Amino acid sequence: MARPRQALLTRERIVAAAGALVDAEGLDALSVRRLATELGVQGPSLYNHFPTKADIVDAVADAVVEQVDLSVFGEKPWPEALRSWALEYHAVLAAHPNVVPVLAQGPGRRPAGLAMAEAVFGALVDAGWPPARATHIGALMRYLVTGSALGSFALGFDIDPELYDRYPHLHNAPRLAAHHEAVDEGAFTLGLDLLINGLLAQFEGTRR
Amino acid sequence: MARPRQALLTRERIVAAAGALVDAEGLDALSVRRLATELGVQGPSLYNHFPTKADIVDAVADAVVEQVDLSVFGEKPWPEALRSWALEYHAVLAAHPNVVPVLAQGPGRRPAGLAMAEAVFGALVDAGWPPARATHIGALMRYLVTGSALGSFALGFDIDPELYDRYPHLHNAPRLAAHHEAVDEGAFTLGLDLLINGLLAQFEGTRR
DNA sequence: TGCTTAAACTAGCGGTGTAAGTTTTAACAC
DNA sequence: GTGTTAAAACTTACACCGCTAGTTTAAGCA
Repeated sequence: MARPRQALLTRERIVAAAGALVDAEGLDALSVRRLATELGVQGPSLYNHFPTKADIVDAVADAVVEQVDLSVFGEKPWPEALRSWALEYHAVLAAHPNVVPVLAQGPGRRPAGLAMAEAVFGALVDAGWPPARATHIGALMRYLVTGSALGSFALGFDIDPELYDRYPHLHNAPRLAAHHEAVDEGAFTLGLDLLINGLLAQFEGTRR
Repeated sequence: MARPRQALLTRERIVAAAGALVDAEGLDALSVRRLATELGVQGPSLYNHFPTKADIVDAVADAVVEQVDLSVFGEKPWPEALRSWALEYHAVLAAHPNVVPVLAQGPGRRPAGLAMAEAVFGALVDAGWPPARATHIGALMRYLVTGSALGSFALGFDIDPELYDRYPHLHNAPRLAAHHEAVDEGAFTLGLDLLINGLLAQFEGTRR
């Protein structure tokens, strides 16, 4: 085949297929040849649309971030906005856990990532937080959201019961896996509540 | 060469060289052949000492966790212990940022990782926290520590100034890189203080 | 109609993890 | 002492990886 009458590939089709593959089988399963096969094409053809594989991965990651609604920041006071944004971001990442390692590296040059940083940071500064403090808060939120999405805490323990003979307090660790969603969710919302309540107290303390 | 009179490799030597390589050049630079070359040996020889490459990486990760001192948990009340442990864990990871992606997957079967979980969880339960809540707190601490160590927030932004023409609030983002240590440190300690103070308030609230 | 560019192809380079089988040495049983 | 077994290095090889280079043909435009 040479150039086809109708292009077989578009950036959108490539990103969609790559995202599906990453969601289904993980980042390691995403190889150029494998992705190309899935698209009915030979490996190097993808390089007509993306300069490197890393750019494909970046596009997949940004497509995930794009799903996060940022309109709350214009509509609600900062504590509620921060809270509902964090919950939604968390939910989006929970639906696409395999891309989290990419997002944890920061926005880089990804448009949706930058737009999100702009919205969060802007809302905090506009609300009256000093820019340096707003930066800390933004960083902290990313730590919590990506840290919790990167790997389930509850699934991080091997389920071999014998392993825990020498760790008496952890004897129930293998059973964590059965409730991993509730455990991870509970830890995340605990952290979110503590952080936002604490920030609110700090904010009001400096105001009066 | 066949079998040498004195073994060229030991697990310790392999782990040390692998750790140095990962620290210096990152996880991706650790390949079996490269590591073997560094040890003056051919690639497959390593498989006489480790079943897979993943086991080498695990050993490197556990050696890092082993550096974290857990004795505070027997010596101080839980809030101070939690705080100083988190600070030290954070410092250790900051010294070995390239292994954090491995640790973020949880302890798995790694002895030092399990010993640390045992110490943290045990201290919380012994102090009177309900086990379910202690699990949440342990998870939360891992989220914060690994989330903050996984990728610098301040270094996560591209330093090309033109990129920020459309993100007015972020116009100082390229300058974050210059103070990234202070920014990341500030965000982490802010989060740690908020979490521990909040937990302390909760703890005392349920006691009286 | 002719030229340029786009989008597919094939071939191939240097790298990856690791399986298989070989050789020599060390350690141990008789 | 000698024979056997296991350990620890080796070489070879497989199937895969990201990516480059060069080729072919069709589309779009002057």
